[in-house]
Amino acid sequence: MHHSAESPIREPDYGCCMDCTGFNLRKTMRSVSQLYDDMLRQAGIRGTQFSLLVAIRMAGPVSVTQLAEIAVMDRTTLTRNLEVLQKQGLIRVAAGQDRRTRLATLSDEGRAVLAKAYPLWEQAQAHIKDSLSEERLQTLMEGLANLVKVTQAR
Amino acid sequence: MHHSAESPIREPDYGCCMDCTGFNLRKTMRSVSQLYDDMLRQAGIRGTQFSLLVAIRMAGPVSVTQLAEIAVMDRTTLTRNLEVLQKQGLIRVAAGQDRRTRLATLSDEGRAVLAKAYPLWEQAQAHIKDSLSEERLQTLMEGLANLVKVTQAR
DNA sequence: TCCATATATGTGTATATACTCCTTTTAAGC
DNA sequence: GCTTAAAAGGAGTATATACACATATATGGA
Repeated sequence: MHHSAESPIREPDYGCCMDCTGFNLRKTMRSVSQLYDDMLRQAGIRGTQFSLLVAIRMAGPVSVTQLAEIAVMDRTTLTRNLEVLQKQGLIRVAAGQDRRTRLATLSDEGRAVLAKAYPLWEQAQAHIKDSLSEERLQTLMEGLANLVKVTQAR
Repeated sequence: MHHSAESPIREPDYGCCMDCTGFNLRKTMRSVSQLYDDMLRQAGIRGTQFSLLVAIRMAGPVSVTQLAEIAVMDRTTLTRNLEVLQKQGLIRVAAGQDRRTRLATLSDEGRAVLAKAYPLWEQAQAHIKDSLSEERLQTLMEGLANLVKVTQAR
């Protein structure tokens, strides 16, 4: 007998997709980023920009490619992000000895904004630390580092 | 005596900023998202779109606000993301009984693309599962859920 | 020296993200 | 029923992200 139950288009059970590591990471990233952004708004910068300013402050005059490796960030993404910081006068970008490279450093204003932003960042970070236990947060950070490792090495 | 060592502008040690939860989440998210995006490219969609298609498939006809809550996503972000899916013909959006609402459902093509994408997603997910231990991944997911909780409840 | 290749970076384009402000529609008092 | 507040959603603008492609400079071998 020929009826519709034959060769049904059996779709998978998509329920397990809610465990998707990527989905959960994006979700969490959005939620957590907003906490930092809210705190840092008072300093006129966002979390992304804060992290970049810190990285530039610590890595001294640093090339785009080097900075991209530090931040595990696509190089072209970084180019656009640096444009914004430069337009805001927070960093300076100049050609290096190797004239292919462009080296980023903080401007005086960048240093000042970073100094103003730091205690605000501390508050956001403390909120996280106080809400989770120190140990759990540590475990979490290690887990994230592992994820980066296994997704970079491919 | 008046010398420059008096009232120095003592900048903080920014080293601890490398432990920033937001920074590490963004970093990890970028790296992991690229794994899923690479796998899903064969189906013509990205990880973000896959997750949305799954959510719409499961939540049936669902309003923008409802979907935004499910995905822990800003409502206006979701509007833009749905526009893309609609333009690609993967979903349909129609007004509900309450004419303020707009309800999203998968189109036939959306269902087909999702079915094609599912095994690709499974591969990416399996890569993560096999690289970390099942237990570690579970702990990590719980940690992420906790982070969402403490950053949403403010 | 000159050329092939590798390296460093930028551009065009598209998606993802979210804040602020605005419009439409419903629901709640009265 | 009318008015007003609440709810749902979109638009303008700006930043964040990354892939494919193009450009400029350096380097190494013939």
